[in-house]
Amino acid sequence: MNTLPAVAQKFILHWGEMGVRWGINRTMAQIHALLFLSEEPMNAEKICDTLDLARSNVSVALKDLQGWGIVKLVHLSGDRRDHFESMKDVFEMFRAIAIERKRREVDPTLRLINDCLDDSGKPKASDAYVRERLEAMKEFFELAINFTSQVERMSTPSLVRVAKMGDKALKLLGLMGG
Amino acid sequence: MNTLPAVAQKFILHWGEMGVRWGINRTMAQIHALLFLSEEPMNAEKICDTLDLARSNVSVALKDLQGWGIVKLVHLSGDRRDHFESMKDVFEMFRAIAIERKRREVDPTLRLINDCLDDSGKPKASDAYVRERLEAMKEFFELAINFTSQVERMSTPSLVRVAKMGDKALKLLGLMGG
DNA sequence: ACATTATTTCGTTTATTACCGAAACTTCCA
DNA sequence: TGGAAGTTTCGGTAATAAACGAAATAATGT
Repeated sequence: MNTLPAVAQKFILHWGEMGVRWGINRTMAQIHALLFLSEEPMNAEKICDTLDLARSNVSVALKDLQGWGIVKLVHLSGDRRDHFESMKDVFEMFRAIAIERKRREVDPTLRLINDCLDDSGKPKASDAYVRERLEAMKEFFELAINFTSQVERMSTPSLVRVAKMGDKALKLLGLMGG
Repeated sequence: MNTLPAVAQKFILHWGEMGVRWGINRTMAQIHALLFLSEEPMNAEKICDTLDLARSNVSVALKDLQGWGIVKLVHLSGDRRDHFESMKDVFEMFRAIAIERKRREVDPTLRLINDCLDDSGKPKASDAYVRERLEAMKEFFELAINFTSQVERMSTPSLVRVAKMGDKALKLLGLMGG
């Protein structure tokens, strides 16, 4: 850890704490930060040494990070060991995170709501209000899922362009879609 | 809990588990679900009884939920006790959540990055790559924050219209912004 | 095929967070 | 101003999740 530039150290440490608050653990976040800041791919052993973590812990975290699609396994010629590198394009990276979060948080929620609605085969009068609320929530999630699946299909540069337009884009659309 | 309709029970229970996965705790999520499904505002005591939770726990969770801006304190005439109701418009609700998440997750991250960049008063050559990466990340967060602050200013109905347009909207803008 | 090196799995320990219940504090009305 | 009703704070306990290290498994080259 103290082999690293001071800025890198600071970032990795804090990114780790951020990670805890975001529901990914400290180890994952630290490793991700390290790889993001590293010019070269690193092997697991090196990561252990640098961050002073148990080998097993690193192994699990690396798998997890690959599951999120933001860290990739690469092979360096002449080296038998697996090496890992972080996605470097920040926009692509957060896009991957967003996609994965949707998959893990949003999709299961829609499934749950549908489940609840299907369940009451014989809707009693007392359920009316509850069902109405759940229907409203279902509508929202369906719209959100549909919208994001469209966004996923777009190229990152296009999205960046839209984002850079800021409210100009949205105002225009807000007026059009009537 | 078993005084509730079966659908409501199921939803509250599962919403609680979802809450755990999203970084808000079970109690908060359950209370939110209950209030969301409840036609009338409820007082803390009633919530305790219904969900079988400690009074103190409910008290803290209610404060938290108010902090998220998705539960509001209301007073019923002729009753001295505080009552609570959930925001009922689902779009407004998730908008509030998004705004709050930005405030808690995104804003501090930008601060952290700026902090790291400022910190290295005398940028050594070895820092060059690290600084470049952090700059890239900073650019992303600034764009994201700017974009969302524009979105916050728009009315919910306008946003819904845009969302309903789906990729039509984005394609159009993708072609325009060049 | 075997020895060597890399990786993963698993049970245990440690750290974190949620939750409870009692006590302290506030507010409102008689 | 006292006391009843309501709310919050706080210390301790229970539940959950993270991290370790040893042992098992898999892969590579000779």
